[in-house]
Formats: sequence, C-alpha cells, structure tokens
Amino acid sequence: MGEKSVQKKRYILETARKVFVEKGFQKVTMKDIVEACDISRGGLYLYFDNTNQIFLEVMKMESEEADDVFSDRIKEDATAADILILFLQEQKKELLGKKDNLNRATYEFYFETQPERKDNVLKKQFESVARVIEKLIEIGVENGEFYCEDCKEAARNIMYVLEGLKISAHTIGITVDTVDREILYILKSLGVEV
Amino acid sequence: MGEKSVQKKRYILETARKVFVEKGFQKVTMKDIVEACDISRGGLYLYFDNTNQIFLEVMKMESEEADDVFSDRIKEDATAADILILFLQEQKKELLGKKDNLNRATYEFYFETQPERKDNVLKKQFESVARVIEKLIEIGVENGEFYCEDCKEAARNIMYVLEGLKISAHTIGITVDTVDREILYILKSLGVEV
Amino acid sequence: MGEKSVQKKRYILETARKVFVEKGFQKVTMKDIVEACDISRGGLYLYFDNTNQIFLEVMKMESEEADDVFSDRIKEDATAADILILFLQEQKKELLGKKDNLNRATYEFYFETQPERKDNVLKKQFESVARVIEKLIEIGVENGEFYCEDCKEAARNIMYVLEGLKISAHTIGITVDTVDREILYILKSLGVEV
Amino acid sequence: MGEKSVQKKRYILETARKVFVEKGFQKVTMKDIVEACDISRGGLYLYFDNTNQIFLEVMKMESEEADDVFSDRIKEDATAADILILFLQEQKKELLGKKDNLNRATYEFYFETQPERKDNVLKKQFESVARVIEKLIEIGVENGEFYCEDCKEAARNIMYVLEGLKISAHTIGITVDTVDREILYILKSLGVEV
DNA sequence: CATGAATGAGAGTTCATTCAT
DNA sequence: GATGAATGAACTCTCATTCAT
Repeated sequence: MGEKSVQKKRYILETARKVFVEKGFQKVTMKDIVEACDISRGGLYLYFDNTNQIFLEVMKMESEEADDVFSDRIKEDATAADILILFLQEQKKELLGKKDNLNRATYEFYFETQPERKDNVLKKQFESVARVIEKLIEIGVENGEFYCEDCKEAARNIMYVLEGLKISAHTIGITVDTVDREILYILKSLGVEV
Repeated sequence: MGEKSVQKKRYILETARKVFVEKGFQKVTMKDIVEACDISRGGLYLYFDNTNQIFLEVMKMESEEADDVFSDRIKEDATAADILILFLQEQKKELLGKKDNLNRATYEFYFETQPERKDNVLKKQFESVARVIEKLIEIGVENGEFYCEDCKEAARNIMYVLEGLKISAHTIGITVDTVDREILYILKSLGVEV
Repeated sequence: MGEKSVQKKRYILETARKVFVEKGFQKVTMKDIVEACDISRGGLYLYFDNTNQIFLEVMKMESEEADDVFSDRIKEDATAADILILFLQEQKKELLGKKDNLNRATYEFYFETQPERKDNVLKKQFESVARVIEKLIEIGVENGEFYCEDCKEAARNIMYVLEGLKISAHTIGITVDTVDREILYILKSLGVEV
Repeated sequence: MGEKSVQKKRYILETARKVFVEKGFQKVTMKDIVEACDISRGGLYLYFDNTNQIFLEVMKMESEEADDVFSDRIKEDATAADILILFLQEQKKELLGKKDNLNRATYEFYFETQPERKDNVLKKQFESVARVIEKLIEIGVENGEFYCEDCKEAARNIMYVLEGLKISAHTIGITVDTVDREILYILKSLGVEV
C-alpha cells in the first residue's frame, strides 16, 4: 500500500470516527461511512471489509493519539495529587462532552464481543489506567499527600466509579454537579483536603 | 382484548425477554420475536407495534416482579448492615449472572433515547434505589453501625460503583473476585468490619 | 335474513358510503369499513364478500334515494326551462360539494370495470338522464322556450359538459364561477335569455 | 449518474409507462415495475423512490414528446378551422385508443393530489390548451370562418366536452359515433359547415 | 486503484380471509 | 348470527457485497 493509500485510509478512519461518535456502533452501516467519506461503495471495500474492522482501527488510532495528548500536560514538578486531579478533570471533560467521544460506540462494540477474549483492547486500557492510578496513589501515600489502606483497591474503586459515571452519561444522564461531587468524594476518601 | 389475549401477550413478553437477554436490544427484530414465539408474522402486530414498545413492556413486567422478590427477603429484625449486605449480594448475583438479565439490552435501549426525557424509567429507578441506600446508611449511622460524613454522597458513590461494575461485566468482563473486592471496599469505607 | 339483519346491512352500507366518499374506492379496505362500522372483522363477511360488492350496493341504495329526492322538487306548473335550470342547479351543488358525493369513488370503481359490460349501472344512469334532458329540450322547443336543431345532440352535449366538469372537480379543480359560466353557456346555446 | 444510467432511466420510464397504461396508477406497485423492467428489486430504487415520482417523470416525458408531435403536423397554410379539426381528430384518436394512453392513470394520480396545488401539471396543461383553442377561435372569427359571441367561453366549453368524453371512455364507454357526433356538434356551434 | 450500477436477501408492515368459539 | 384472534401473502424499502469497466 503506497503513501497515497495510507493517507486515504487515515482519512476514512477519521471520517468514520465522526460517524461512530454520532451514531454509535451498531447502527452504522458501510453505506453511512461511504457517504460520509464521499467515496465510492467499492472503494471502501478496498480498505476495509466491514464496520467491525473499521471500528477496531478507529480505536487503535484513538488510543495512539490519546497517549500523546495525555503525557504532554504533566508538568515536571507536579505532585501526585496534582496529576490525579488533572486526570480527573480530563475524565470530567470526556464525561460531559458526550458529543465528541466514542464511548457509546465502544460500549456497543464490546457488547458484541466476548469480554474474555485476549485481544480485548478495552480491558487492556482499563488495566493500564488502573495501574497508573494505583502507582500514583502509592507515590501520594509515600509523600504523605494521600491516605489509604489498599492502594490497588482504591485505584480500582476510582476506575469503577468513573465507568459508572461514563455509562450513566449515556443512559440516565449526568450533570456537572454530579461529576464534581463524585470527584470530591474520591479525593476526600484519599484524605485530600479540597 | 380478552382473557386469552392477556395470556398470550404475557407469553410473548416472556419469550421476547429471552430474546433480548440473548441478543441485546438493537439487533432484535420483530422477526426474531415472531420466530421465538412461533406465531405468525402478522400475529405479533396484533399485540405490539415494534420492538421498542415490546421492550418497554418487558421492562415494566420485569420491574413489577423485581419489587415482589426484593421485599420478600428482608427479615424483620435485620440491621441496616444486614440489609445493605443483602442488597449487595443481590447485585452481585445480577452482575455475575450475565446470561439471565436485561442489562445489556437496557443499555442499548437507552443509548437510543434522550437521557433527559421525563419518562426515563432507568433514571427513576436509579434515583429510587439511591434514596433507599441513602436512608439505609442514615439508619446505620444512627445505630452506630456505619460511619460516614455525607450519607447522600456515600449512597451515590455506591450506585456509581455498581453501575461501573455492571457495564464492565459486559465490556471488559468481571470475576467473582472483582465484585467481592468492590463490595468489601464499599463496606470498609462505611466503617463496617467484615 | 331477518328484519334485524336488514337493518344492520343498511347500517353497514350507510357507513361504508361515508368511507367511500372520504377515500375513493380503490384505497378502501375491508378493514376500513370494519373499523368505521365498529363491527367485527368476521361480521362484515357475513354480509359482504368484498369492497366491490359493497360499493355496488352502496350505489344501488344511492340511486334509489336520489330518484325520490329529485322528483319531489318539481312543481306542477314548472316550464321546461324551469326544470332544466333546477336540474343544472342540482348538478352545480354536486359538482362543488366534493366532500359529500361518491363521484370520485365511482370513477375509481368503473376504472376497474369493462365499460362495455351490460350491467354498467353508470351507463344506464347516463342514458336515462340524457333521455330526460332530451325530452325536456323537446318540450321546451315545442313551447318556444328553447331553440335547437337536434335535441338529442344538444342533450348529449350537455351531459358531456357536465361530465367534464365533474371529473375536473377532482383533478384540476373548479370554482363556482367556472360552473356558473358553463351553465350560462348551455342555456344561451339553447336560446334562453338569462 | 452517467450516460449509461440515463439510458436505463429512460428505459425504466418507458417500461413503467406501459405498466401505467395497463393498470392505471393506484394499483401499480414498485414490484410491478421491477418485474416489467426485469431488473432487481433494489435496482429500481437507485433511480426512483416511489411510483408517484415515476409517474410524474413519465408524464413529463410524455408531455415533452407530445409537444414535438403536435407542432409537426400543422401545415403552413392551414386555416383556423383546419387546425381545429386536426386538433379534434387528434383528440378523437386518443379518446378511442384507450389501450395506449395514460388517461386513466392520470385521473387516478390526480385523485390523490390536491387539485389546488400550484404544481398541478394537469391544470396547467388544461389552461394552456384552452388558451390555444381560444386563440384559434378568435382567429377563425376574424377570418369569418367561425361565429361565436364569447370565444373564451366557447373554448372552455369545448375543453369540458372533451374532458367529459375522455372520462366517459373509461367509465361508460364511448364509440366512434359518439365522438364524431360531439365533434360535429362543436363545429356546428361555431358555425362551420361540415 | 477506483467507481458505482446491480443484485438479492431480509426487515417492517398491512390486510383479506378463515375459523374456533 | 357474531366475534376477533390468527395466518400468510404481498408490498415497501434498505444494505452488504460483488463486479464489469
């Protein structure tokens, strides 16, 4: 596949992303993507076989870019609490900015997949972020910033609260207040004075 | 619609429930339900107009039955902690018994609905359970069973953790261990010795 | 068929008439009539086999009643011109009262029938009215009220003009003015001063 | 849509025309047209959305071709009477050639349309032809070929007679004689010796 | 590589008609 | 007579997928 094709593939993925953000995963058809990209029906099939494959690649692209963005913002002299708060603020943005994320589509995609499968990217991401939080809490505890008995558990608990908020955003709805209160609750239970 | 029809309607709802449990919401077609019920194509339309309506009625049926089941199990002399633990055990069962609940279908259903709508049953249920938990914690605090600064916040936090576990069960997968650890964490943070 | 049944049959025909007036002929289904009559699906089939048969009987009922109504209004000492004008006024009412006549339904019904068939009721009616008009003109000519060379032709011409107006009412639309002008033209060509 | 498609679209319209001539408008289904064209179910939808749209385009095609045909036949030195007679002969052909015109389908189509709508093509055609006839009569009167008091009225009367004959052809049936007699009557009333 | 016309399977929906009660 | 549940045929419309150009 030449340079040109790589560009086109990328263009398709970016456009498809918008479609997934808009419509979730299940309802998106190859036709939707063809139309959004303004390419030919057959053209799309040269690059991808089905929406499943496209979504997987969109997620891959997403996670690659996400990492970059995230690491940029951490200042050199940031404390554990600073970083945790920054992280929670990022999550808040994503939680409230329902309109520009793939959450719903991702849920729908994984509803159709066996969670136990080894290549469950979402699971890997979850574990990875959980470990980062855990490490962060450990450092915080060492520095005397946080208090907690079991850092691993504390980290996992935070992860599930965030998951709970994320899914709630798409089902029962959440407000800025809701998120702020949960963030405060998390920080308080780590002994952070806010 | 006579007596007979009521029975048949119930039969359809129960059969449709199985289909929704199996396939979620979005992928289920009227044809799927027709075939599962072994009735004629047109026959189903005598009772329901579309899968949306069927699902709403399945949820209604579900919640009516759920209420009965729940209230039965509370002993007269149960303490707040007893009841909370019972509640969490019920949740655990549901979380792990992925094969026989409507969670995934419900998520898919609400993905297609505006969360803000007044008739969001899920939201009402959430609020209702949250209030019960809150009350329970208040009683526990009064009895000296629990310790917590803000009962309302504690209740909401529990709700979001449970939501987080529920959605995770369908995306990244959860194990008995995971659930047990989260339940322990919840109880510990209320100061319950386990 | 007992007295009761006769009444019910009549009730069905009268109700069906309204449906035909509203929707024409082709689009009317047995279901429409069942619902309009608020009787059972099977019940209708006890009396009629299909919409075709119902429409035929509606037309029969219509023509029987129409005759009565028409003859009532002719005064004893009316001149040929009086009667012709009365007739044309009646036609005018029907032409403009699109909402309460079976014209459209009748057209649709006969579109599906071979015009040549012996039992073409519409044709018989046409011929019958044409003859009445012809006779009327003859009398008018004898009395010196009208002038015309060929009464038969004049009558037929009037009939076709009226048919033209009737169909136009349902396709391109007609106004009171249009009808008035045509009536005037007809009368003038018979030499009537208006 | 490329060159090839234009041809196919035309082919579909021509084939659909035959179907409409055969079955009228209301009874024609997309399936009928698909089968007549011997194309695939979905194929037709690439070109047209519904029978309504197809019929509109068939009428458009029809009127474009009709115009050409009509203007060809008028000789340079034709008198008003010549042209009128030619016109009436054309009408006669159409009236009697029930098997190859869209009249019935057009009636059915307009039965489902509000006559008052601005885009009522039939009305425009009617008005347009009426004006041509009127002009023709005016010229004839100037030349001393015709006699009439109100050319406009005379023209409209002719139009309605023709409409009456046209609809009658589809309901009560007409014969060559009937048409000939009406044409004669029209010409006579304009003072033409035949 | 790229196009887009074409196919056909399949979902939704409506009704005429039947038949057990 | 009367009911209305039930059936199944028929129609509309949409897409995934292919393939000649």
